[in-house]
Amino acid sequence: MNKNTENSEERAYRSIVELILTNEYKPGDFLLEVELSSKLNMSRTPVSRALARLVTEGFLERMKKKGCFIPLPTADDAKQVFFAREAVASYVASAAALNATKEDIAKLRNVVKREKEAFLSKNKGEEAKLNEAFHLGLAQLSGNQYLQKCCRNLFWRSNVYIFYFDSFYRDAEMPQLTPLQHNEILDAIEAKDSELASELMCKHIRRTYEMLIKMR
Amino acid sequence: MNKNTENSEERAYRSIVELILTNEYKPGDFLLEVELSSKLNMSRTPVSRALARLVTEGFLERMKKKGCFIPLPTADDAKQVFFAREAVASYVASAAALNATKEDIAKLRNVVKREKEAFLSKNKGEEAKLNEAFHLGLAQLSGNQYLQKCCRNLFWRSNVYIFYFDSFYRDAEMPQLTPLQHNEILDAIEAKDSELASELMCKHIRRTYEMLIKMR
DNA sequence: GAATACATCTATGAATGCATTGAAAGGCAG
DNA sequence: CTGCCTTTCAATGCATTCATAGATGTATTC
Repeated sequence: MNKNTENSEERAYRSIVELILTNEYKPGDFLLEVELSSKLNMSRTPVSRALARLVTEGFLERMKKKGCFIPLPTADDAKQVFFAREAVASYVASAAALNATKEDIAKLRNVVKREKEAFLSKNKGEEAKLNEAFHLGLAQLSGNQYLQKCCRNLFWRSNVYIFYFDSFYRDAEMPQLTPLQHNEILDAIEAKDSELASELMCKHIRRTYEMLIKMR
Repeated sequence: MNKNTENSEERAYRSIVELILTNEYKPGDFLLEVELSSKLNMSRTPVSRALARLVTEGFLERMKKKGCFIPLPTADDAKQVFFAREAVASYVASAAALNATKEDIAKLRNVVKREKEAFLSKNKGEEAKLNEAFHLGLAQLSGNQYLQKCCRNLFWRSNVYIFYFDSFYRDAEMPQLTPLQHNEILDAIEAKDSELASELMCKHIRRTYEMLIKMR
């Protein structure tokens, strides 16, 4: 039944994340084990384990006998998510400034370049992927697996908001600012100015947050 | 067989954490599903799920077909853990300074007072519990569930080191300093000085780390 | 007409058996 | 004696089955 070497739980996990990030399931929707297992052509077990993982990562919530669901965005939760992201990502940026090699930076420059292109061609799926690549790439450069893990969880969690406000987001000034800010952060990292990198990252995330709450 | 209300996975989870924090299993030891399930009088399923959770939380590591094990302390890993803790806990402290009520502070003062007593009576188990109560209590006061979760995971992970160096730790100057530093942090929080609270927390964690590496 | 007790339905929780797989030991050939 | 190959075993992965909890609807009684 399975076709490759990757185990079922991992495939279930990726598939579910994909289903959420592509907005096939929306905030408030229940992700039922039986439904997903038939959709993904596997038994309940790996699906159930993948869901459990997503819950402990804070990406989904669980109600006792109702199932797992994508949390409904609330003002307070958004504040918490973005505040936490600020905390972690600013440290990540500062650590990255100390560790990054020229090749690392070149790779991320390329990501940012493709972000600009994706923006111009209005390919928002690509844009989202590249944004993720930038932030998680930076997390990797921090050389700290714990910060990296936190960063990834918080990033995904915050993505719920990005998608929720997607219709607004499109027309806002943010998408064009994003690659510019990303490049500024890379400048600071290239100059090994960890203070500045940290500060710019903080501001970058705060701006995203402030844009979101203006839209409510 | 079960005593109800709390599900088996949760009991398995707590039991395993307890087994690790009480040093019944040591770094490098494998935690096997069958072994644990017979020890805890339950089937493999809840044990397996609890182990998976501990792995995603970074508390345990997993080798392909060997099992989950308590990661061996390394200098690099210790650095990562404590650096990440600094990042998160300093933000937590600063947030707590903004949110804490008089009752919250009074509760934590009491924890610190009992820490001093535990130190004087050389009750190191109690000391560890109270230290946890202080740090996780503060995390709760941050009002940020995401920071709280990160904080808890990192705290537990760092505890592996505290226990690993326990024999040294005992004779070091740290244990007597801990309650004093905790009180200083509470002073800053009481004064609603979030900058200072953040800085003191940062230093507090860094001092613990520096003491540990000196002992290697 | 309202409230309560009970049945039923749905979704997860848990246990068990079989499949898979990686590692290590032991045998065989060079 | 050594290196490779095969066999075996121990440990998890996955599926199936059975159990159970919570929610909802319904009927009966006051």
